[in-house]
Amino acid sequence: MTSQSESCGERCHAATKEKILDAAEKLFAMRGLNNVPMRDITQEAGVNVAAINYHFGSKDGLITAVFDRRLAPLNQARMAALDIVEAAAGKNSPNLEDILGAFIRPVVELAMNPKLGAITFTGLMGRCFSEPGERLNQIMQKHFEKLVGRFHAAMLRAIPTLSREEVFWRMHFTNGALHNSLLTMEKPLPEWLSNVVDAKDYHLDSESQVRRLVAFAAAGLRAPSTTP
Amino acid sequence: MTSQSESCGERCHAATKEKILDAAEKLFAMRGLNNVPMRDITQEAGVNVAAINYHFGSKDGLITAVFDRRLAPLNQARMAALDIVEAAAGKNSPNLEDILGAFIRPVVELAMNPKLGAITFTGLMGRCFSEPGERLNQIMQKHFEKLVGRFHAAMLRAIPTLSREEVFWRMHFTNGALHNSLLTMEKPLPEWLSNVVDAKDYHLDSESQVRRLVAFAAAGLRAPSTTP
DNA sequence: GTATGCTTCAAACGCTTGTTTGAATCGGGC
DNA sequence: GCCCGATTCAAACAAGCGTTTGAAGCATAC
Repeated sequence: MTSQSESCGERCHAATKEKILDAAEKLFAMRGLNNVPMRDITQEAGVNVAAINYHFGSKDGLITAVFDRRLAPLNQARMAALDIVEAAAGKNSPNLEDILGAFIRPVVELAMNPKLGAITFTGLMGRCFSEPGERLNQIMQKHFEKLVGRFHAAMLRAIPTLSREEVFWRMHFTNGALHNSLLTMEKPLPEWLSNVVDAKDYHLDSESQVRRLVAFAAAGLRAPSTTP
Repeated sequence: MTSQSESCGERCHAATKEKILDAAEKLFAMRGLNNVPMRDITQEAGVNVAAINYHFGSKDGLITAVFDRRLAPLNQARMAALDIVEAAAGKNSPNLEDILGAFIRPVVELAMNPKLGAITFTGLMGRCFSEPGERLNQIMQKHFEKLVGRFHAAMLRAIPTLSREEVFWRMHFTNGALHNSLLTMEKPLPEWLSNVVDAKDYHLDSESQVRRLVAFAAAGLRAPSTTP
């Protein structure tokens, strides 16, 4: 009861709040959610430790705010992209590649756009599927329920030979491929991979990455059913 | 200098050490590496807190031991499986599906075998690709360098139309799909997915899971090159 | 029995964590 | 000028962390 996050009307300072969000996003992405003390965040942001509890209530509140700030517009963009390809297809089903592009491109572009989430968001996004905890579960529910419902339906219509659960699993695999690449984008090439891939091929521009992911996922989704 | 892990020759008690390893593996898998206090581990194992530092030197030593115990035989089994399919193919390249089976089946079977790592290992395995930190990097280097080298070469030979880095990325995507499924195996179906998939289809037997993964990955790997 | 070396234990250590406190500071409205 | 709510700050708080300690247990060898 000591503080409310919406205490200042609309054009609040927002400087401190945003500085904290930026610093937290960066550190969470680099070191995971649970390896970042609040004192590191406030030091990176150049503010006092108590500012987090004042503006966000708790560290949990900050974590939620960090994810909300990115996931809400991101998944809105993905569904808007799906709207467009579905409208363009009229009453037919859109191309599978177009559906996958709507699913994948906004993520990769956000992840690689230094103006927006910057490269720091990649780790965050990947982490929200790998870190445990009830808090992240609620965040995921809020942001992903509608999204997976819509894309599952679209993919089911695009590949009518597959069953519901087969489409689900292949969408799940696609998501795994996507977020595994995001997790590695932020990091330098590990030495133990240098025999297999050159450094110049390890960090791609976003459009190449989208092309690779869409081609891989589309082929995987179109594979013959394994439950005949 | 107060303790050495190899202090007892060969047929040591091993009871305490193994109880700690089992408890740690279970808790690490459920809650991540950094959310598990040593006191929870020792309580689950029914031993004293100091036993961890006595037998493993530190919590870091315990983490390393937990991963080593599973990853060494696992990746040995994957390479042995690759040996078999390569020997069977003679001087030809093996089927891509057989290569992928050697890559995937031992993981899924270990993950789902309650006699071995039990279901608890799934989370661990997935987590070692998602949690940050230099320690896990070294563990990965030790256990995965040879493995990815061999499988990359085998896949490259099986799909000679693809470039080295294209094979690398598609192997990376495959790995993401595999470990994303592992991460979700341990957990119950989240409520926000219940509109998309039935609970009975969310937890499969290991052979069905392997079939799905191999079919998806093989099709994805055989997709036409995106860098012509 | 006694001595020896490995193992276990309860207790405490020093440190870091998230959070709270109460005073200081700021900025506009009268 | 003065006041008032919002914001910032240094300092302290209690709880939890990984680790260390020194004594107690417990086999085996003599």
